[in-house]
Amino acid sequence: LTMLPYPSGDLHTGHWYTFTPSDAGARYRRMKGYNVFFPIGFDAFGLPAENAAIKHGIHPKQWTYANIDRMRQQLRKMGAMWAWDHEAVSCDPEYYKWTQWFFLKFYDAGLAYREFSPVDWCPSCNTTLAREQVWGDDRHCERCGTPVIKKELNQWKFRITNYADELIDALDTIDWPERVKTMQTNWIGRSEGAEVTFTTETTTETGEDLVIFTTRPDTLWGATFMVLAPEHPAVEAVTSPAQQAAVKTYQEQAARLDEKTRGSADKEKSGVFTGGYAVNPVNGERIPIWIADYVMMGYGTGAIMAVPAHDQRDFDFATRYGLEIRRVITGPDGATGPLSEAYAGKSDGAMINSGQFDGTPVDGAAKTVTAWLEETGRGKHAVNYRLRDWGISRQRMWGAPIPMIHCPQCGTVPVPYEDLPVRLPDDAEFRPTGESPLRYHAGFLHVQCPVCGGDAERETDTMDTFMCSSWYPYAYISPYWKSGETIHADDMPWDRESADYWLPMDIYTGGIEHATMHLLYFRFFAKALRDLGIVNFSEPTMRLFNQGTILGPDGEKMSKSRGNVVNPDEYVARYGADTVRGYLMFIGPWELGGPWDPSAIEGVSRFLQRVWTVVVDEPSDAAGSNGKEGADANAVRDLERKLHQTILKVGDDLENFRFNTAIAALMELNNMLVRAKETPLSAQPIWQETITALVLLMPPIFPHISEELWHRLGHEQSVHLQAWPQGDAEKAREDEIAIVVQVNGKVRDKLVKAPGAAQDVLQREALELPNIQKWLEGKSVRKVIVVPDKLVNIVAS
RNA sequence: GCCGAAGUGGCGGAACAGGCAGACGCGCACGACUCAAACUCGUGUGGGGCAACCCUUGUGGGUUCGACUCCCACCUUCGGCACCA
Repeated sequence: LTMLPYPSGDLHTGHWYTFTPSDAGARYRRMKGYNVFFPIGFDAFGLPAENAAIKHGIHPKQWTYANIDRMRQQLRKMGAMWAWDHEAVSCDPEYYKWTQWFFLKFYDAGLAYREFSPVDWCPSCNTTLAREQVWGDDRHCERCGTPVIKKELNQWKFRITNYADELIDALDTIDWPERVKTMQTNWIGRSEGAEVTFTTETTTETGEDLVIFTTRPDTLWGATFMVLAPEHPAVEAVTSPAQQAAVKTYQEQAARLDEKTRGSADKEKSGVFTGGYAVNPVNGERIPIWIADYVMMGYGTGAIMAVPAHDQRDFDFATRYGLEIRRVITGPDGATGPLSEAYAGKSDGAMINSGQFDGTPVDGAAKTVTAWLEETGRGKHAVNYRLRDWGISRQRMWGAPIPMIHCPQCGTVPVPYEDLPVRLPDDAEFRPTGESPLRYHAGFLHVQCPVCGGDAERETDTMDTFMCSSWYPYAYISPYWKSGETIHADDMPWDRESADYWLPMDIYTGGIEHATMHLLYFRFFAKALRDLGIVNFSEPTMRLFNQGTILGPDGEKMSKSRGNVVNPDEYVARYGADTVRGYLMFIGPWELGGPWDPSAIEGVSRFLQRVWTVVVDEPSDAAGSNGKEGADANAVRDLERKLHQTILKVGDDLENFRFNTAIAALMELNNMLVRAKETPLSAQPIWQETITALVLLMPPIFPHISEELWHRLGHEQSVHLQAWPQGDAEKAREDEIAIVVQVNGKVRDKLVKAPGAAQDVLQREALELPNIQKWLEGKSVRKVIVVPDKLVNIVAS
């Protein structure tokens, strides 16, 4: 499977680069005898449709379906083997009926919840964005580039964090590119450490307990102050009357600052003293409590102990405000030098100034201290994640409605499964107002509460489109399952028997840009469905392959503004789809991408022309008249060998998506045939055998020309239904090998031998070569290395 | 700053369980065909040298009989993350 396209309305070179190699892989596997399911569909909800609709004044639905029609036509030009009869379109009510069904299942299972929380908001698109949709240092909207702002909204979220550990650990069980695994691991951002409870000295009788999170409990004795996030709920309680005004001013200032300023590491740290003090539970020390915006409420507990001697940020802060800096860990050589990585951990130093822990080696100290914290009730082992729960609410109309109802009597209640789908009205206002457009559609908004029957309102937010794309591969198996039927909570969302047969999928291809978005949600979804008993696997795809990006001829990303967009249709018209397919696969490794070179496509075009000539044109009389007896046995053997080498090489390359070298191998074989055509070889049986095999090696990459050639060779059935040729390793083997003879590592001569020559024979013959003798003159042989079938290296001095 | 990937002819790229660096293609040069051009076909094409030979896979070290390939340090480029405690 290849990640499904968004129906933007125009098929560009990138689509060709994404889909045609994937098709070649599918076609190859079909010829190898596998039962191959290669479906396609459209990820049809989303912002671009609304943006275009607003711009052109037409309904997103109209725009989207027109684009899908157009793209289907364009996609067909690629000549891919898609199972069009299993196509699924995510904006179809019979599709999103199930998207909503999944939402309800998640809600029932406690995986979906609603929370009032700050969200990233794009003021231009007038919608919330997922964290993954906010890009760059300036935190801009992935779609329109406008810097995002913070807004407090009631949001539906999925508890993806429940699966944080499994999402990391299960990466070991799947064959995915290492870089994607790394990106996901970093994105989830698991940190292990401890939560430690500090008590406060305040005007209140009992004092406030403040819990901090640290990854370095072994540095607890070095804490010289504490920092709370400005919005930490305990700030008010710990602030002394004298500091109240200053604290309030700082809080207001921090609240006004946007994420960009607040989140930038190079900004000079600022903060203010609360006037309150906390007691360090490990040594009873009284340390001042500050608030500072370099501590975020959203991570850990929103409170830290500051250890300036061993943390750069705390060090910067302490330096600015003149706070104490005290070392509790020595360096590798026992020295207590200035702040440096030697003291940051993983050194072979030891703890100092830390009471009974003095002398504990730094390596493992965090564990030792944590155990002691737990024993003595001072703290506990804790894990924190960078990953947040997945916010799926969107204040947009072109998405699957969230199937919930807000009733003044009963609260928030789910739409009964039997009432699905909650349909999008076709006549809704689509111009964004900042509130969900569906709020202004009376017919949609007003509904009877399914519990009490009273007047209620529908949820008017729609779902993030990543929700739709988290289950689409399963939808392909039996698209629009139970279309038009009433569905229930205990239904299966697809045909179970077929799903058991096809799932999980074997190979998934697509761009790396989805590493921490779609590919993470997709994995989460599979695990959630497993726990709901809907699927019996934990990972949606065993193998992932990320293709690279095709660039403009100038080596830059293709964009209209740069004027470097290559229109594939033009090239298809001029050279044909096969040439374009082949050229894209020939550029280089698929995972690398690269610039489109308008002159290089000629090479593939010429290759196909020559294949045509070799297969279709009759050899000249001169070749034929030499007769069968004229053919040299060595020449026959050479061609046979090359043929079998090519079969094995091309098969191996296609198996591993190495299309560039597969094409190079086909070119080599064809070049040999071009040279042989005007020789007696072309009257030999091996000739027919070879051109037949050549035609059978081409369909995955060149589906059209190979079909035509196959028929010209006199066959009736489609070439695509033929079996992949059998490569014979015996026949592919070289009869003679040029064994390199080196003197002191430099090639000086060669020995031509049959494979498997004995080491002592090789050594003797190598030493006897006149050329070698010349190089050995005046030297004595100290050592001879013989690598069978490869080389002889004579070490002499 | 941290994490990841990658640096090979004029260009895209081959070859890495360590064993002839530059497969295949583009481009270029010369030749054939043509009145001429394009197409097509043939030959050549990493650099230096008349030559024997010498040099060459980002830079500098190392391991090895032997390194594009392994190890260490650095440089450059491209991705991702970034005050995450």
